[in-house]
Amino acid sequence: MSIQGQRLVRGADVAHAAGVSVATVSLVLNDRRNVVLSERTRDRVREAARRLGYLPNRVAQSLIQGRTRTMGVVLPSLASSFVARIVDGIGSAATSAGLGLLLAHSRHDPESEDRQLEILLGQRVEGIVIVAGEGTLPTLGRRLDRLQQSATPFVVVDDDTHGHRGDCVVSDDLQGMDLAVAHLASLGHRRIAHLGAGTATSTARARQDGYRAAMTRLRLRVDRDWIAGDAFRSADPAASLMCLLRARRPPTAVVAANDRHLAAALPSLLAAGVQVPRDLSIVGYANYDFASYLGLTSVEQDPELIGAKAFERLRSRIEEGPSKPTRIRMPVRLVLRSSTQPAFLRA
Amino acid sequence: MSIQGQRLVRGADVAHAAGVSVATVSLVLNDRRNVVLSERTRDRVREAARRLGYLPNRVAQSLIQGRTRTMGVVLPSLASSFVARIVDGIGSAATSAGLGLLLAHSRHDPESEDRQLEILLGQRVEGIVIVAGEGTLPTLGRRLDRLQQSATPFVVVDDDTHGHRGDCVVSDDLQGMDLAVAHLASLGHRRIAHLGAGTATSTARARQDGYRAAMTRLRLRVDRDWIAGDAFRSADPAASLMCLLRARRPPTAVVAANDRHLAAALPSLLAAGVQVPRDLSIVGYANYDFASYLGLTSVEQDPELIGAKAFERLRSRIEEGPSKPTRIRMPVRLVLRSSTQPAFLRA
DNA sequence: GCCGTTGACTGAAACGTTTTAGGCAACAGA
DNA sequence: TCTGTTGCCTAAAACGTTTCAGTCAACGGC
Repeated sequence: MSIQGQRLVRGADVAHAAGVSVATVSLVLNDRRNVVLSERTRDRVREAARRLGYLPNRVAQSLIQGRTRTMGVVLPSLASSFVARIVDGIGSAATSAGLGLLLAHSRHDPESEDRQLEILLGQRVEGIVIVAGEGTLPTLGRRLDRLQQSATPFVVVDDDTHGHRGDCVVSDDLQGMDLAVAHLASLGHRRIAHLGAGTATSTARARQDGYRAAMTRLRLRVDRDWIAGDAFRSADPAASLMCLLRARRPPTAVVAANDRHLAAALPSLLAAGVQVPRDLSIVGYANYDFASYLGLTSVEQDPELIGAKAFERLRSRIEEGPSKPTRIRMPVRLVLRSSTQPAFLRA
Repeated sequence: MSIQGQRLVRGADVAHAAGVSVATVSLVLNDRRNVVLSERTRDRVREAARRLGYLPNRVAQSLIQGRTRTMGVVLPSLASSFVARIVDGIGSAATSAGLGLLLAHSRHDPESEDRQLEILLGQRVEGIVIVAGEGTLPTLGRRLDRLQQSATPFVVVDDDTHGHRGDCVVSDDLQGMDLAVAHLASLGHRRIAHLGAGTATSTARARQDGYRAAMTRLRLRVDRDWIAGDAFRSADPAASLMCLLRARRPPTAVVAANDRHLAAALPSLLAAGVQVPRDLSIVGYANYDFASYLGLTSVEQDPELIGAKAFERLRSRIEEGPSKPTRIRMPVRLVLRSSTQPAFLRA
């Protein structure tokens, strides 16, 4: 194998230099202690290897050993900091484990994601983490089919639609929504509405379910028109939010399924003369970077931990072989800021 | 090669099913048109391959062809959105080119980065993009030595300290600073100071140089105490900024080397009763997500494009072999927001 | 001097491809 | 019938490792 035409040092070169066979070189460098080798030979080989700058070819190793020590990650894009931080967690875990990480970028395109997946499978990665993306979600099923057909262990992150078919790691949206609603309720709010993020993703649906469950648990009534933006891919969060405020019994607080939606809706809120939190308490979700600058109370996930957990799950799945799929829900926490205040302080 | 103990389909299996030799399978599937094969045989092979779900083993392909069709990326962490977006650009380009991307995560640790680099080299990646990180910068040189010794093409991103030894892609900090200073000057500001980001990174130094150059070009005097935070890794941007305001001739505007530093310093500015932009116009650098929420005028880079460019450079370096290193500076643009106003409007 | 044992190393197969020289029919022309 | 020629396909080597059965010398015991 060569790079730039220049032939790289092979085991045979080291063997020649040390006056031994290639087998011996391999034995020495992999420190196989069960086979007897004299200290003198070991030293000679190590010295020759060092002198020649010998680095064993992992491609050949993979081929003969039947394992690549590499994991694959499929993702739509790294533009979202949530995804990037998940991959950060995966990468960090991979580094600790001494495993390689092969990235497959679908750019939100299902066809492209299929192709990238084939590359990963061709490369014989030992396991695959799929980070769900809205654009590629509808066809996720066929890729899982492909993975199961090829018997490659996988874990899906940030979507549990296919949780019955394989492992997945998601953040605990029910808990998150419960924290958010309970916080508002503890401030005396009773009329709490939900600004959803559509029903296209399992997270968006889970958050909506979580909102309902929390309201029920706290014995708070949910008006029919208190759930906004539940259309497929709610186009305009601002319009949805303004719609909420024109409800028959207008809410005094809103929990959103996503910081971004909320942030996008803020300007029109202010334009309509609605002051936060005086007239309306709001709670976001995801705790994006900008939430702290907006003073937005938000449910915080831990993407790095989600990634690390997914990696860990994948490793034990590889070790232990097929078994019942597990659905892992990672805990979240509520970060209090200035966008919420007691209901009795309202104007 | 097997995954989960289950033997995968090999070319030999397809050959057997189609009643031909392995050679023929390879010839058909790679569509070698220079060798004559009957249409009937081609169809039989393709059909058998499809039926058995045959996916050629890229590991074996790499070994025999002497090329892996894979690039490596070395980075400190994906927690920074700037780095994540650069990697996004690289990944997107790799996807287009049909190349694999192997990620090496150093977690800001030089030793770890060395180890990861060895993994990439062992894997025989065809080229490596190194995304510079402050923690691993001091020892970057020895890694470049290693790369040159192994004759692996590389490109360094976001640092040009070693620009004489190899290709690098950075954003044009001189231009960025010139834009920022010129904008303030056009608003009538004459006393413009610089909040630096230390001198540890070549970007921080370049921005400081850019500030000086711009001031000189516009024939504006720079007071000795107008450059703050130029100590190694300026610990406290807030203190540095307040220090600037206590200068003998206090500036009416500040250009920062980094949005983050500026954002971190804002609270103490407000606490001191300094209003932006009434008392002080400020310009940031990097245009982070939060800049728009702060209404911060900022110099915007294009990390995705930087990544794409680095990838492209690497590819042509691989094609064309060794030649003079090139230092690529990517253009930036100024995003105007509400943190700057004409000097004559000052209180 | 013969036999068994131990210690030190090696030969060769194997992994799954690609590549190229060449084999072998079939057929045409002499 | 012999001799090319053409069309189609294959055998075998090669890539750079790892692994294990096996070789070979030295040595000790009798």
